[in-house]
Amino acid sequence: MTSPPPKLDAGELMERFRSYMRDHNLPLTHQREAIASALFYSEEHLSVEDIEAILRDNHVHVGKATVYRTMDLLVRAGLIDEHDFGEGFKRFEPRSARNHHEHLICLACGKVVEFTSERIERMKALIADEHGFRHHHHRLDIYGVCTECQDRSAGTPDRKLDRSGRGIR
Amino acid sequence: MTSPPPKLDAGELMERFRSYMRDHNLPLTHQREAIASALFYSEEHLSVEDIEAILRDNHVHVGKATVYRTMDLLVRAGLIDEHDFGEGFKRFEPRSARNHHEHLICLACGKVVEFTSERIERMKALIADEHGFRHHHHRLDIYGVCTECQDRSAGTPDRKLDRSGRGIR
DNA sequence: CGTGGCTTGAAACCCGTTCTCAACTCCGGT
DNA sequence: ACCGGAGTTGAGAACGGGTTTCAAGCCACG
Repeated sequence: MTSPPPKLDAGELMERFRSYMRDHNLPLTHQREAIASALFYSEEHLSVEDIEAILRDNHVHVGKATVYRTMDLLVRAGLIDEHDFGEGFKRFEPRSARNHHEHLICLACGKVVEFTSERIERMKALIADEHGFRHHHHRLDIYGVCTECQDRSAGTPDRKLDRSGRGIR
Repeated sequence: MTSPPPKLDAGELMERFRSYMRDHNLPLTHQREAIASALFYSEEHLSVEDIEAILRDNHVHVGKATVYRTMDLLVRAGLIDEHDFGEGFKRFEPRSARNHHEHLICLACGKVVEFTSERIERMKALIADEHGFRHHHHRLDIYGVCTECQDRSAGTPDRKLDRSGRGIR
């Protein structure tokens, strides 16, 4: 880690967020701006708890009801995506200009690697078609153990995988 | 519905269940047998509530704590699979002799269609490999609208999709 | 700057799931 | 058959993420 993180197109997302609010006659409150920027300027898959922590660190107090309500708003606005990695709660990530992507999730350390596959995109449509479904969206999550964790556990062989995948980031 | 449902290999699963209990020195209680058979003889993706209902209909009373504990047991025994379709609760299905399969989920009526794809099986391994992951398991769920529901809503166009997918069966 | 409608926050609530603990059951040994 | 003790059960309490409630507050348009 030598250079500051690239930050995707957070600024553009903020702009789109403000436009959306304006276009829908929704008040642009401080809370909403704080939550949106916390999300847009992060490259992680954030849980609501993570967001509350970021806001707390920035000395901004926002009630959790507001955080949840704003998540809802941002999802509807198409600015963030909601993910469920089976941890018992949701995670959110900014929807960048990038295409839809899938997730590779490390069961040991929780690292999430994103990838895309043109072939999968084509296949999902094909399969939906085959069964008469009008395709809406899909989710492909591959769970496994990343290189680092394989190496690390070489000494302590056969470390039991966390069944629930807790600790995912 | 003219013929009785095919019932997969429920009998065999029951046998495997009993062996597992024996081999692990775990008492084979009436409750556990009732829960296991409720699951094994069903072809649906059952929620805990569904299971409680089946048991109730059969005039077998089992506390919900026991149902949850037995689900855990059966998952660990590798006899059932756990699924999360994003409804806010888990569903379970017997792990038959069949291969791993994916799900097509109707957002309107909740119908779940299973399918397999050799190509996807190959691809998931390839992709995990590419990223240095040791593949453990994966999940591919495609959400859309089935033929029947497309037809049904032809009169009431653009009916909003249920965001949460509630009502999945 | 006033006013009306939308938003906010604290706390109550909801609901799926897990925990607690006293009573009970299974089952191998006798 | 019976005993004993480990393991299981069930009712209810507890837990935790998420949603609702409602009085108070803020935003933005005029």
